[in-house]
Amino acid sequence: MQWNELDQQSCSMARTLSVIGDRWTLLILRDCFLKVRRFDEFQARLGIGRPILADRLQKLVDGFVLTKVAYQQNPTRYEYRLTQKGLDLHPVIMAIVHWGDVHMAGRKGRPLLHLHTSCGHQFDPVQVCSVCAEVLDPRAVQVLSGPGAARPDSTPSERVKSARTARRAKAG
Amino acid sequence: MQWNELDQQSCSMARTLSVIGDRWTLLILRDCFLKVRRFDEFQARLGIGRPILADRLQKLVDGFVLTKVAYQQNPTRYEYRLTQKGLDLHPVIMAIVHWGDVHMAGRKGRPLLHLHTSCGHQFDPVQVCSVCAEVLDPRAVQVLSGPGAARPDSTPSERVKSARTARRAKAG
DNA sequence: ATGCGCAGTTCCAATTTGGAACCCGCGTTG
DNA sequence: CAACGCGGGTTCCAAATTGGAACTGCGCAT
Repeated sequence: MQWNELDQQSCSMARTLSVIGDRWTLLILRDCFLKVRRFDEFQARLGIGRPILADRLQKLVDGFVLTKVAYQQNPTRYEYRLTQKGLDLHPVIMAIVHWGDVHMAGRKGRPLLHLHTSCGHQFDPVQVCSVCAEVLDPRAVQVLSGPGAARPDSTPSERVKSARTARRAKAG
Repeated sequence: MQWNELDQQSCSMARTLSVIGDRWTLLILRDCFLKVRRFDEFQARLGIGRPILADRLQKLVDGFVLTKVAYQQNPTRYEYRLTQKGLDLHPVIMAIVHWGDVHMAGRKGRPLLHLHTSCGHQFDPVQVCSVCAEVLDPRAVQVLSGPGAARPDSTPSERVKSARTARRAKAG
């Protein structure tokens, strides 16, 4: 499977990763949530190569995660802002950061804290069930195939298996 | 910034990405949550190259996200299972899948549905504040620097800026 | 007219990936 | 007992991606 085939797959994770599943993209998005908006600022904060940064920003714009908004004329310059689709990635970012806080923090503790301005407290993100509001336990979640599930022909696994079989047949 | 410098950074996101921020790693983990445990099964389902799969599994084991458990002797064969640290990635996976369900589903709807066995309903994951249990709105979250924040010397941005300055000085 | 800030693009070298083939231990089959 | 197949990798090379430095282009300030 090539990287660009990912969005063809009938898996929401694979499709999401075709947009955000890149080395740099999530770091760019983290900075977007921290109000970073301009090319050079991203470049300086991340230490990313300029060509790759240009490419990733373009892909995020193409994917409607960011939009370019003119912030001055003569010459016209743009800044990058999260769309609603981009803002909806907030839980993803928070979940990743929280895991890092719990499992990867150094001796000195976590580098950033989150303050919930609605309640005024420092908090952690918690994932709950949209129906019963209970905290989600992985063991209490069953996965069922939905209406958009794979067409029965040619899943990746079948393609690989038949390739193997073909090789063996050829070899023997 | 090289990929292997990521875990040095004082940012929980960067540190997390040093473990899971790879093209394939999240897809491997998705399959782990779907009870896939063996090399060939990962390989067949994902269509990933065998060398890369071997490398990623090894890195996940090194990072204590997966463990190898012997499931037979003669020859001894191992399967890969999530550790507690790995199980803790469940919210990350769910958040990503949910975003894909909302923003990337095809005409036919979402490929997978989630059933909460505790309450018996099909559900979506929702992120709430650990203190007040309100649904989190990105605009209601403030970020503060914590005890593990960057030492004042040599942030990535400063390194890049001084590199730029140095180049200019050299050029001029 | 010269330099500067910003937002990129071009170019080449160094890494990383993809894919096929090969290897190894062991149990089974002929 | 030789060949075969399975599970789980490793080796090797070609192709794609990345990193890094330098260059471009625009208009304003000097």
